[in-house]
Amino acid sequence: MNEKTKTRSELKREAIIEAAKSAFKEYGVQATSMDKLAEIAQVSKRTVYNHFSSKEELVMYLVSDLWQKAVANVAFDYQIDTPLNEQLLTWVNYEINLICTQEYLDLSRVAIGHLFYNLSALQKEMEKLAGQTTSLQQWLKDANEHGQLSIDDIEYASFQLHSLIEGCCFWPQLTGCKPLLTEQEKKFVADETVQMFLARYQTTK
Amino acid sequence: MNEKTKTRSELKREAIIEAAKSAFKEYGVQATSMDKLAEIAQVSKRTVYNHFSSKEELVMYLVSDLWQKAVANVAFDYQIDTPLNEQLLTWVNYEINLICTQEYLDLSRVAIGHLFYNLSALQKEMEKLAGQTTSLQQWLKDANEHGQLSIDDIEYASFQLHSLIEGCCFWPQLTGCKPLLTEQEKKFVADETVQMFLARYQTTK
DNA sequence: TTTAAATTACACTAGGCAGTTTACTTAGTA
DNA sequence: TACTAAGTAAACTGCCTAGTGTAATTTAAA
Repeated sequence: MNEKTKTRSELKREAIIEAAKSAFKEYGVQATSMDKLAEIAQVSKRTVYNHFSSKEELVMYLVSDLWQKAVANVAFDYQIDTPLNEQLLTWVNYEINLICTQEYLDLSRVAIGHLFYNLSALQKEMEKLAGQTTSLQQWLKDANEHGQLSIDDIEYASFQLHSLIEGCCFWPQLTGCKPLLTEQEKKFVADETVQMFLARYQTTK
Repeated sequence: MNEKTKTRSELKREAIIEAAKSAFKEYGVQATSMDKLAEIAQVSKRTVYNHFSSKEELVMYLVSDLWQKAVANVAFDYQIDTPLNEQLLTWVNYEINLICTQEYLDLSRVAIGHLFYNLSALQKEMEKLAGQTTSLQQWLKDANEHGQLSIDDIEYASFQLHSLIEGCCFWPQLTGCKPLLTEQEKKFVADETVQMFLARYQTTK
């Protein structure tokens, strides 16, 4: 049992983190008081403050940590012997499946809701996320150099790809206007996205 | 002088609305107290409450009214004798110029920031906005019927177009990650958007 | 069994905010 | 000029929240 090795302090800390996660998701940061949080975590308020010196520290710990986890980078390398649309579809599917998660959406909502009037902090977090773009950009570059794509502005093209995906799978859900995509809808979006992108940039042999 | 005809009461009301607009934009709804607002408007707090029975009423008045104003619908009709890319570019430019306004962004930030944890209200406001999609959809339909475009799912295609634009001109700016686009950048985005869209859907004669 | 660190309950500080009440003043109008 | 509708200042209610101080209790380990 790994559980047994945890000290009481560690267990309490985890309870606090779990409670914060679920409460922030459900009510938002603003509407979750530290008293309420302590109650949910079954822990005294003083203990919360022993682990996190302020509410802000707790929030930022969660946002940074969880967002980072959610976006663990995957390798995505250009393969000369696999059809282009197949490779791209793989990437798009991966991206959709990441973004179309209740977990990811909830978290983004917490972060954005909280950081909306602290734009510099929001900006910093977003930049961390932007880092993961590179593996796609490298792929585009490689495909470009092999003459399979014809892209002038790789950064912009990768942005377009993200826009096509996020415009369907992220922003509408984030603002609560649409429900999570079904598997069927995901497939549709993935196919259409790849088709549009390649229609624009694939070279005609 | 139109000003002279305004009663004192009307002048006060306008002062309140102006103050609310600017304060909400600058600090957000949450961080603007009614005391502060009254002070900015140079009006007693009681007067604020005489005009708007609650803070919420004031907020919703502004959000509805101003957002509505910002999105006054324009006619956009299919013309058989004008090149397709030119027509589409006109629409895209119009859309970009609407969305890329400080006014529109500020307002959206107020609305979204305020309504983030009141998703059903946010949803309602967003739906009002969605109404204006129709003129684009009608255009797509007409172009489709004239055999100039080949679109199966018109609603989705119009969504893609919006995504391509908003992914560049709205969301990054809303979250404070990027500055407003320059005229040059707007032009670039408009051209690229039209090109990608037509690469996907324009029929090859 | 002793010890030290962590946890707890709970009272408390200090401040913020929405909205109300009251007694008084101003401005336009009949 | 007198009346009335509106505005004003300032104190006040009632509620909520972040964060602290402390004395007593629990826990785990030496």
